[in-house]
Amino acid sequence: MKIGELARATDTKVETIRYYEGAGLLAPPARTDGNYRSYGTDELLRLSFIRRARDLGFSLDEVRELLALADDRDQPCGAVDAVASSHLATIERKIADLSQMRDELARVIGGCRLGKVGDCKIIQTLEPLRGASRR
Amino acid sequence: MKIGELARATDTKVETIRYYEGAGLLAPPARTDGNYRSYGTDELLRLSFIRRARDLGFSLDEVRELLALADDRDQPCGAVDAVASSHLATIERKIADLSQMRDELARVIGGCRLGKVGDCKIIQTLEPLRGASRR
DNA sequence: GCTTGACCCTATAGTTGCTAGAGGGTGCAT
DNA sequence: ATGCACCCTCTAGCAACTATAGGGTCAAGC
Repeated sequence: MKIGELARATDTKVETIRYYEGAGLLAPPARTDGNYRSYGTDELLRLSFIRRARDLGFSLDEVRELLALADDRDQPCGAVDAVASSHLATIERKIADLSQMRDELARVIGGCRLGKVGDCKIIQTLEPLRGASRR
Repeated sequence: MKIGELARATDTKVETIRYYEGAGLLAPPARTDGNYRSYGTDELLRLSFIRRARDLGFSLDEVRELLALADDRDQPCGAVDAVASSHLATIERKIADLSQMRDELARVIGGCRLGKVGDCKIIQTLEPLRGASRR
């Protein structure tokens, strides 16, 4: 399989595959006579794994860790669970942060579509000192 | 006010303030004889605005836009509302994406803390093809 | 046999929003 | 006069790609 086919098969850009190789997530593959990268099923599986983990929000470092763990199938599974659980906690923190932003922003929007910027609640919210001292 | 005082007053790092200047969010301030940046209340207000907007998750581009709108207080307020609403939509999309990740991840965690990696549900989830073809 | 076009190669720079470092100058107190 | 905290500019680094420049390869069509 050439890199373009692998890219289509995994919904990945060609440049990203080469980037993963440079980043040590994919081993340098065999080359054809014309110096083209040549991939087989193993690489397809490995890249699918990487993409799925990335879709779930794992960082490349975490993916590297998961790949190392997945490669050693006799290891106890607790280490994998630890990576995933810590990532889950990170995601939950992000959701909480964004929810707070959303609530603050929603509170401010929609009150002054017809007024002028000078009376705009959004702007006033962003200007705590000036907003508090005026009027 | 010297840059360090402004930094403490706005809970911003000195380097970040200089970065905002380079990025066009803060105008180049007056200088002292010794070539130190010298700030007044206007800059303090402007930087507070920027920090607050950043806290609410606005990008630097969006902050630039909001600053331009805030500077022209006779403009109708709809443009401000548009920036904020579109940002709110972005945040809500992110929350939805992260919630889906969280659900998928939570579904997979916790089932195999005692087993081996070869039987690990997390790893199997990440390896869709191999996971589906085994057993 | 030769050209066209799609594909591949390497190497480098750009993106966002900072942060950190090198290598120096300023200003005040002791 | 010397130590120290602070300031200056310039450059490089982070994540995780993406894009560009400037080439080489390969199969098909004329």
